[in-house]
Amino acid sequence: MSEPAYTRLDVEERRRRLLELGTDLFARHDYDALSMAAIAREAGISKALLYHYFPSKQAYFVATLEQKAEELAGRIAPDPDLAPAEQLATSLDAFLGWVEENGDAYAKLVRGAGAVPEVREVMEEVRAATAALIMAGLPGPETPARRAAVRAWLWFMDGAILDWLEHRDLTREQLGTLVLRALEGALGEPH
Amino acid sequence: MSEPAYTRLDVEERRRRLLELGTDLFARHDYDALSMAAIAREAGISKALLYHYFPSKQAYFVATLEQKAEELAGRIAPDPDLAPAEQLATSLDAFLGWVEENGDAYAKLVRGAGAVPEVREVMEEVRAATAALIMAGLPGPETPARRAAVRAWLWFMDGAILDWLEHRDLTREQLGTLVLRALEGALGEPH
DNA sequence: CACAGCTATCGACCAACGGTCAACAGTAGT
DNA sequence: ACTACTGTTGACCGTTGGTCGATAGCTGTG
Repeated sequence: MSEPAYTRLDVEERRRRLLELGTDLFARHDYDALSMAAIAREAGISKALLYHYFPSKQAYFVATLEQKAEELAGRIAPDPDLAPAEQLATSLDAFLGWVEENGDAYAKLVRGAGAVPEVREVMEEVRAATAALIMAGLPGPETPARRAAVRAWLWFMDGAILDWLEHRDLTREQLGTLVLRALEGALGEPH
Repeated sequence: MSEPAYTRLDVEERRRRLLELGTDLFARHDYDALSMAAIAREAGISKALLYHYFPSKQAYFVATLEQKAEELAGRIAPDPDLAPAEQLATSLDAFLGWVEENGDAYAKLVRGAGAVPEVREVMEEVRAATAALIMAGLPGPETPARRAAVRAWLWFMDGAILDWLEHRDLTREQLGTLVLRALEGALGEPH
């Protein structure tokens, strides 16, 4: 006659739901402003259960990020049949398309990265991997100046994206042209 | 016969000491990893006194930053007698010199900016002001593309500086050349 | 249909944090 | 020696991330 005190769910299903909810919540609120108690409340479960599925708040956040990161990686994977310059242009456009869909979350991430050390590590790994990819498509050896140029250019991209999301007064093509010109400038020989 | 329970200090002297200590501690530890209790312990005072001088942890952190920001502003103020291009080169070099001295703290700031909203505001104000300064020295009107280029370039600078501090295999001149070339590329006409 | 075992789930608890407050204790002026 | 001012403190609060033993919902078996 009395309703069950809680609904029992399959482990994978519960985990899937929690990840989905986390992705949504972390995109809308700041990491610090979102308490584990609030997340649990939103999920309709106890805080203890949340900790049963994820060992810490950081780990939970990182797990939601990794999900998105995999999706992103799949979409911007370069086509090996293309010439390096074409690969870069294509992947860049795919990346900007992804940013258009996940802009809020990405902006929050770029702006508030360092708060969680573990997150910073993930981002730096992604940056390093991307830098290596670009480096590989470049003619000539990797000099300190070129390494610095590529790495700094990734920051340029983030800055450009933030400005883009804020003002939205450039087309995706214009933005792509802008960042590519910056890369050429950074890599170009002194004149 | 018994020693005094505490040493009474002049207000300005106490405040000065706390700011100095804060600058040092925040440069060495992450914001989140540094508790107000620990700071008070380090200062040899009670936590309550710390809160008597600064209304919140954020405000305390911002106060230590503003001190450094003023010092920095004084050192990179452009010489109005110079041509815009020379102004930029000179201020840039002065900035890089300052970074060489305060590298650790600056890197921590750039990497972990978003943790404290109030700090992010300060940084965005500084960025906006710097962008306006550069814009003013540029010939021609401010278009959306140019605004985005300058703002993104400031991120490029931060990225380049992080790489520089990490590897230290570029001279200050090489780094200056690199970032200036990137700016030219970002601002240049399509070709 | 009972019942036993597995485990998903919960309520209650803890230490540490940022922050507050009324009361105390140094110090200077008389 | 007393008073008044104020720099300073210990004790306290609500909230947070995180932990733990106990509970209650399923599922397979007799």
